[in-house]
Amino acid sequence: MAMTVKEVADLVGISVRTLHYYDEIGLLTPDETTKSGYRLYSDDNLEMLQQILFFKELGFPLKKIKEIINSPSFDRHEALVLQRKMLLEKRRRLDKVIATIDKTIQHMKGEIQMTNKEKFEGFDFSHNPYEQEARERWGDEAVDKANAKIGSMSKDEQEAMAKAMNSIYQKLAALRNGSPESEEAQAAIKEWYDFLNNNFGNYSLEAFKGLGQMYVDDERFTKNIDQFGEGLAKFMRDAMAVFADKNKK
Amino acid sequence: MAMTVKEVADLVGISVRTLHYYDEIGLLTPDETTKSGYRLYSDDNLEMLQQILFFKELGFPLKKIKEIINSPSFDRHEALVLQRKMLLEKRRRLDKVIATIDKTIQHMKGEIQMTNKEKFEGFDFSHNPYEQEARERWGDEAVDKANAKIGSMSKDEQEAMAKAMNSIYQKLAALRNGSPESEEAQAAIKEWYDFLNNNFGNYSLEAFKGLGQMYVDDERFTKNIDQFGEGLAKFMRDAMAVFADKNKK
DNA sequence: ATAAAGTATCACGTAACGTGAGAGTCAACA
DNA sequence: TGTTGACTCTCACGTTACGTGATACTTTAT
Repeated sequence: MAMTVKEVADLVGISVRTLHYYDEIGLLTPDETTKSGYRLYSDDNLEMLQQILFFKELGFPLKKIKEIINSPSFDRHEALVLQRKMLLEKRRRLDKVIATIDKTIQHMKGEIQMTNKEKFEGFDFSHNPYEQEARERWGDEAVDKANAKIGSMSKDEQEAMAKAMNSIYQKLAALRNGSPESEEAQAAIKEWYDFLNNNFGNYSLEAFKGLGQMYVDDERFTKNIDQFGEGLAKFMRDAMAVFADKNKK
Repeated sequence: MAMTVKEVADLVGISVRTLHYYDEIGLLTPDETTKSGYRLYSDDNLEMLQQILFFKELGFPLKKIKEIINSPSFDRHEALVLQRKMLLEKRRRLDKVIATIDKTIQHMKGEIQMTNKEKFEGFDFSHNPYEQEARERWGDEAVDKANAKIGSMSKDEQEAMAKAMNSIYQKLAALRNGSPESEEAQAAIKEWYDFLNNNFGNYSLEAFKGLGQMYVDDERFTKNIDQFGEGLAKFMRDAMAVFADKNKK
C-alpha cells in the first residue's frame, strides 16, 4: 500500500529528485513518513500525482497546478473531463505539425509550393484555447486570493483551517432541512461569517450576502459545498441573506 | 524577403527574445544584419528555424539540435523523415495518455478496476525510442568531436575551414574518374590528410585509411561526400588506402 | 555483521528563456 | 522638419523544474 520514493519513481517513470522537489514546494506531500524521515506515498498520493502529471502534460506550470488542485472548488471528475478535451486539442495540434512535415517533404522535392506561414503551422505554442477555460474554472481572483493566503500558511495551520471549515459546514449541513432563519442556523452562519472575516479579507454584510448568492450561481462553489449535503449551498445562501439583512438594521 | 525579428516572431509564434537567444548561442544566426545592428532573416534562416522547431517539438535540447544541424552528415530530407516517425510515436504516446484518462474517469465511477501501473500509462518521459536512432545518425563520438572543434571556432574561421574543405573535395571530384594512384590524386589526398591533421586530432596512416573505409561504409558520410560528385566517396577511400600503404613503407 | 542499496538533506549547477532598464533607430504623420 | 510611437539593440539579473554531486544515516540482503 504505502510506497517509497523509488518505488513510486519507477512505477511512474519520473526521478526521485522530482518527488523530493514536489514535496519541497508543497505540491505533493506524502501522507506518511517513517520515524527516520522516509517518505511513504499512499494510493491517494498516487492519484494526486496522476492529476499533476496530466496537467504537466498539458504544459501547466507547477505553481498553477498547485493552485488548481488546492482550490476549494477543485473537482477531480470535472478536471479529468477538461483535461481530456485539452489533450485532444493537443493531438490536433500535433496532427497539424505532422501535416506540415509532410508538406515540407513534398516541397523539398519541388512537388508543391509552400508559403512561409504554412511552414509553421501547428507551432502555436502560446495559445491553448482551453487554458482560459481552466483559468475561469479554477483560477479566478477570489480563489487566487484565498489560495495565496492558504499557501502562505504552515501545514499545521492549513489542517487546522480545513478542520474548522469542515466543522462549520457539517454543522450547517445538519440544519439544512430546517429553516434558514432558525436560531441554530443563524448562529452557525455567524460562525461562518466570523471565520471568513478572521481568515480572509474583511467581508461587509453586503459582500457576505453576495458570496452566498455565488454559492448557487457558480457551480464550482455549489458542487463543493453540496458535497457536505445535497442542497446545502442553497440553504447557506438563504441563511446568509437573512443574516445580512437582519444585522444591517 | 528579409524579415526583422518581430516579423519572424509573429509569423512563427515565438518571442523576439527567443530569436535573440538562438542567435546568442549560435543556433540560428541571421544571414544579414543592417549597419545599425538589426537582424534580418532570410528564407533559408526560416527553413532552418522550422527544422529547429521540429526538433524542439520532439523534446531535443537546443545544444543537441545545434550539434545535429551543424553536423557535416546532416541531411535535411532524412531529418524530416525521421522527425515524422518520431512525431507519430509521440502521437501514439498521447493517445495512451488519453486512454488512461478515459479509464480513470470510468474508474472513478466505479465501473472498472485499475492497477497503479495502469494509472500512469503513457507518461513515459525518459524514453524516446527514436532518440537513440537520432543519436546514431548524427551524434556519434567522432562527429561530436569534430563539431566541438568547429563550434569553438569563430564564424570567420568556420567559413574559412568550409572553404578549404570544399576546395579539396572539388579538386578530388574532378579527378574521380581517373586512377586513385595518379600523381594528382595522391597530391590532393595528401592535402586532405594534412588538412585533417592540422584541424582535427592527429590521424595515423592507419586511422586515415580506416576513415576512408567509413566513407563508403557509413551512409552519412557517403551521402555528404557524394554531393560533390557521384562516386567520390569510393574514389577517396581507394586513394586514401593507396596513400596510407605507400607512405608506410 | 558487513556490504549494497536506498534515503535524507543541503547546496550549487543548468536550460531556455522572461523581464525590465537604458539607449539607439526607423516610418509616418503634423 | 520635427516629433512621436513602434521597433530594435545590448546588458544583466530572475525564474522554473529539476540534475548532480557530497555527505551522512537507514534498511535489506547475504
